Amino acid sequence: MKNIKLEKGYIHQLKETTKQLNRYFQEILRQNGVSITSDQWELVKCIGEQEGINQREIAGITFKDPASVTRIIDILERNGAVKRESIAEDRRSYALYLTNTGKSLVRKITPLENEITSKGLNGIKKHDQDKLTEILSKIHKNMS
Amino acid sequence: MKNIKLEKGYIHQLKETTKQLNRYFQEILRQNGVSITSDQWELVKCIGEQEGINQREIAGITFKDPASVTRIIDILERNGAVKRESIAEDRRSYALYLTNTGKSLVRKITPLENEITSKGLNGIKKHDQDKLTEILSKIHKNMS
DNA sequence: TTATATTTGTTGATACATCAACTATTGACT
DNA sequence: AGTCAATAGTTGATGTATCAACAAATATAA
Repeated sequence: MKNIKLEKGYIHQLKETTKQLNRYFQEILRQNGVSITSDQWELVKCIGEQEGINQREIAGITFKDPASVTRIIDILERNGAVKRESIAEDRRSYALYLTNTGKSLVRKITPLENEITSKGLNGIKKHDQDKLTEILSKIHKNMS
Repeated sequence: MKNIKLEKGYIHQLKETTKQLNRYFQEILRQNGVSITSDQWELVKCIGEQEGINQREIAGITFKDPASVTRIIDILERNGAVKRESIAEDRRSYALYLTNTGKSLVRKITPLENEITSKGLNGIKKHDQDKLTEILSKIHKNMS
């Protein structure tokens, strides 16, 4: 009668919940005819909030490997959502911008994401939501 | 002065913490000269706890796609940690067992994993730990 | 200025996640 | 028995994670 999932430990549960969130996100996007992955969306959102940002900064914010950022930006650029622009001050890096396609993605996906985010918190009191972020932040710090 | 991470929302934070846990796990294994990924370890542990289990059951327990299980078992078998054994009752599936190599992996990694698990919970009260599993479980259910 | 170190980004190799298509086997139904 | 559906596992295609090696540009220091 016990919940097996709880006994497998919080690490497994964290992974499982994260996977479930990703799967749900993809499912909702598919239902709405949007074809983009959750990782690509992270970057689009990031660039939308801070136009001209470079890849190193994105890697920091999204907690992704620079190599992953390179390849995700490649795809987004190929699909016409993002563009790299050379910068005079530092010819090693690019300034990243959303195209109109990218901006319309933001308009389409943002409300869906908000729905998903609040659906996930359904039945969880504000106090517990704060507790969650607090605990996760401690775990993260413990692993640094 | 505010914590930017918290403002990015719990979903991003969940992903980030999960990634950090995986990175830390890999780091510890590397320091101890063990060469196995955290996903491979999940399966080894799973088989160790339930010898003769099949891939479908592992997929359920680990929340992995059957295709992923196939490939991870392929690697584990190639590396001599696991063996597939044909079964008479159902010729579609295999019974999975740990080899001696696999069992020694369990002996080596289990204490490391316990250390990591408790290190992650450092400074988090028992009550909050329970809160964490409770909240994660709610989020998971909300996405089903 | 020149030599050296650091930074930004890319590429290759390997592993995992997801989805779709597929095989082989078993189960269910008439 | 014979048909059809469901199940267990595999494979291919594409995307992401991680690590190492690398090029190009910039920063630092002698």
